[in-house]
Amino acid sequence: MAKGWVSPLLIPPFGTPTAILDPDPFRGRGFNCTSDTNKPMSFGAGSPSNNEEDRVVVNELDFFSDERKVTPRGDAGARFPIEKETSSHESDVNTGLRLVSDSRSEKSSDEGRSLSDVADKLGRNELGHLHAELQLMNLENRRLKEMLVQACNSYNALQAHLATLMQPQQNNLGPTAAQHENNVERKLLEKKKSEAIALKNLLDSGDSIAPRAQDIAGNLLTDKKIRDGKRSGSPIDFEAQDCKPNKNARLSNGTTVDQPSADVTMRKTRVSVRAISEASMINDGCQWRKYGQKMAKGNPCPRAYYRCTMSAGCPVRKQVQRCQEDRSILTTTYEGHHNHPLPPAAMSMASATTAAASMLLSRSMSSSDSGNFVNPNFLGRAILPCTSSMATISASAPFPSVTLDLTHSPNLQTAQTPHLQFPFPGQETLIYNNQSQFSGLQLMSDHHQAQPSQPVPPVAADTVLSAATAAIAADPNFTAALAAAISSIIGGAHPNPNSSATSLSDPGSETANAVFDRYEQQ
DNA sequence: CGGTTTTGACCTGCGC
DNA sequence: GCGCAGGTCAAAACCG
Repeated sequence: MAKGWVSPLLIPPFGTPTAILDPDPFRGRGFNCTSDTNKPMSFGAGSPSNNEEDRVVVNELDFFSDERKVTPRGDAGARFPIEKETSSHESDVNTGLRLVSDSRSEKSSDEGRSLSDVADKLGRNELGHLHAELQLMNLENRRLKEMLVQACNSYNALQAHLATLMQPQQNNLGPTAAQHENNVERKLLEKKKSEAIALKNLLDSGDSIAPRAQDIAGNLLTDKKIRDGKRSGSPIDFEAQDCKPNKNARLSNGTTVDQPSADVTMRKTRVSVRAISEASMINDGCQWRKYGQKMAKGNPCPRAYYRCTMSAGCPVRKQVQRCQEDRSILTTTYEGHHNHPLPPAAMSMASATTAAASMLLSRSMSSSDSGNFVNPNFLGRAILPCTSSMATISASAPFPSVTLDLTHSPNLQTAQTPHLQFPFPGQETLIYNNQSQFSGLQLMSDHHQAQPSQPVPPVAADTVLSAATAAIAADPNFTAALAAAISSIIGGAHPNPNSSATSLSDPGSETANAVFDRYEQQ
């Protein structure tokens, strides 16, 4: 019995690195930096002044630049590495400082000259520090990103290797074969664990921009914890025959085999897509075979069970059920990841659900780790870029789920400016305005504008769904950004001590804003 | 004839 | 232990 539902794609065990490690995390907003001492440093980017408050901040920067472990300032020559540099921006800042000090010089020209010199120096120092910090952090982010990509690749390679090892042996699994399989999996888990530990150690070695990556490394370790622990009092077993997610399924020799952690944890997650459709099933690009139908309690509409038939032994399944309140709404829930290449059409849906599932898992695991899980019935909602879409994240028992809701009456007239909304306290509307990624929706938009009185026919609604899903997923940057944004919002509900230094009241919104700000600029 | 759908039986987990 | 509900199996029916 499949007890968890995952997005239908080969899913790395952690979120997309590009979403988490931002090459330029401070663009477009205030510069927040946290030292190991948890003491904040806040700057209005590029707007230094010489008032008393800012002077204090500048002094803090000087102070912490020596204390922080983040920024290696080993050589003496790098103490103020950019002090000698000149740029138009710097000149402007210095000019501004001089203007202010000039006004003061009305009282005393000597004093004014002195103030001007001090402000001039402070401005240069500050800019130099900021620039140096940014460069170093960018380098560091790049390094961490590469490490994560490497870990992802390593994981995928191992997973593929395990799959190939399992496949030919599944039909004739004797005791020896089962032992071999156990050994392979054990090695896989050990390697993954050592990777995670290495990564975590490296990150622990002293970085202030590392908490995100530490989260990921922590997730890898949590992965192992979950795997080692008992779920519902019994190990997670897989039927060797076709990798069926049957709990307590046994190998032919009666032994049980632990599923690799990624599968176990991902199976804990469901990714649902709600869409308006008259068809019995939305076209997600995959081939499915119905293997069961059941009347669910409280819903007169039967629930259909489908299995992916694009590859023998593909463990991906999905449930399709109509909404009781509105029969035109079709809810499709995905589980598992494909063990075969997907056609482009299927990649769209798969990518979207993958991002959602990865995001959810990444956050839920790190949250549960800290024992500080957010509201178990409601983690967050986000309106997806197709304007009418909403992602509902729920951690309610027995497993967390992500619902991509594409059913809200599409206001296609506004589809040309799709945006994201985060209905949280202190929420901010985030504009996603990459029109090239929404060509399908815009076609529908044009159609709708041309015939505003005509409702979108059911078939067109499916097209909208496909276009929306494709638009969401076609751009890996956006799915990554979505994952990071929602993840950051969820993270905002249980503040990390290290992030308490942020200068914004809502760290989640701030980070999400930055993520999408950045995405917009790409 | 091979693949898919239908449908009743079966299995499992969970709550009482 | 029992009943319920969700999920899966597998034989029969169906279809192209």
